[in-house]
Amino acid sequence: MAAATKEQILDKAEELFAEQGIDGVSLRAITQAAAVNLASVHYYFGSKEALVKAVFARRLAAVNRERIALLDAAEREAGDGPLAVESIFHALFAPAIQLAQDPLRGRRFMRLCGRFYAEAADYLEAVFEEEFAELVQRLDRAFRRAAPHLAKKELGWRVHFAIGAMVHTMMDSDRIRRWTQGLCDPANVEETVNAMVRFASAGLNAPAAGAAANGAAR
Amino acid sequence: MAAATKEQILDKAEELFAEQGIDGVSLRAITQAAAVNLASVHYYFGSKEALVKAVFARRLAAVNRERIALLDAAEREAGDGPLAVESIFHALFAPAIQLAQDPLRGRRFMRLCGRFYAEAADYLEAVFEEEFAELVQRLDRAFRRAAPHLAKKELGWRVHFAIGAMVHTMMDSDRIRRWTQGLCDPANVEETVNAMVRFASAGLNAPAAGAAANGAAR
DNA sequence: TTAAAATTCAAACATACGTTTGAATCAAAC
DNA sequence: GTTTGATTCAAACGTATGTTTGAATTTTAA
Repeated sequence: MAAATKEQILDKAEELFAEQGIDGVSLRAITQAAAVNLASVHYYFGSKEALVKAVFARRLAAVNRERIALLDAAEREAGDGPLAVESIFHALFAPAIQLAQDPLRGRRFMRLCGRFYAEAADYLEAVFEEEFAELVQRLDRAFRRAAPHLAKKELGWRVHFAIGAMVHTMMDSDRIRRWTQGLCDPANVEETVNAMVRFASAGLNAPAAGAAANGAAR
Repeated sequence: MAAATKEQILDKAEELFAEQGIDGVSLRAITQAAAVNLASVHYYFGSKEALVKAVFARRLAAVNRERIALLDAAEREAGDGPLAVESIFHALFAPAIQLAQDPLRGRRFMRLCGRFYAEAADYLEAVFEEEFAELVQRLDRAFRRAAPHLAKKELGWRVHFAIGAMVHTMMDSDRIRRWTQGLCDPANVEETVNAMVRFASAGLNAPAAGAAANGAAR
């Protein structure tokens, strides 16, 4: 059985990319950690770039499929009644954060996703755009239904901010734990997702511009 | 006048780091763009690592000084009365986002900050921690005063999410513009900061756990 | 003007990288 | 058992990187 080599490369690449970033990891480091020959990467993938794409696609496609499934379920459940923004955010956040339950592979992948999002080389941008196209459309439709009172612009900003909260949490499981002396721990998935859903939902439903007191200088 | 070389290196390094990431930019690319000799980097800074730190420190220190000044002003203005969370978030967000008003250097630096935060090599982590130490303390104190009803854990999460919204906006000025067909544009600083402050404040004041309806599947 | 210090320069060094190669090894089929 | 194809392997290739060097040049000061 030889396909094991391919999987071992993917596993170790994912692990090392998450720890040290894409540029920070050499093929030699990957193949050594995976206990396979250096040339195997090119034998199975063709190039480092292709390996990066493969690592990325292997997991993200699954996450986005799950997100859309949760969205389907939420919309079905809502029927003709109102669609709660909480359920949309839950569909968006939970599959990504949920991977953290596996204490090794999960947390690793959270960091990896964040890194992909942040480093996003040009050659990844296309894959990224394609991989998210459907989800973006679905989210747009769902939010417009759940919050029809929001102006398009206001909605755009707030969804963007909510995604920022999510990405930041995915990337940075250590800092929040350190800053709160262990009180807030992304390893606790349910608590994390619930806190995020509450935060994002409240943010999405914030009063419109000019309605709140602004006590800041300037 | 020779110190001009040093500044040119810092300027071009900042520009290129923002565009292509730290690892993606070679000293040759920097020195060529700055029209100085390759060895100048080591003459003035000693190493690439030291150059990165210098680029980082040059601007971030100023931003955090301004943040703390805004915080001082807000607390002075509040006197013995209540301190609005809006003013705290404004102090946190505005100096970082405000740089975007300069259409060239500013946006560049926003991306750069995000990249530093995301790529954060080990050797940067220490600088980062030190550069933010005072601000973190000040924010902690201010938020505890402005939102005394919030449990420590809840507060920790929500401030973390708000920072995520900010970092995400700093890093990613293109995607939000593309996704909203130009409707939301981080180049419009005042609108961006106001939207962020509204979002984060509403998120911070979200109802506590268990109070909101959760209509999601699972 | 001259001596000394600071700065610039072209060239080279050592190393690490992604990639390629061609032979060696293994698995399965006839 | 032999042959065929897939897989592994050690070794090398070419290139790009950060760094160093030592001489040339410019600036500074007496």
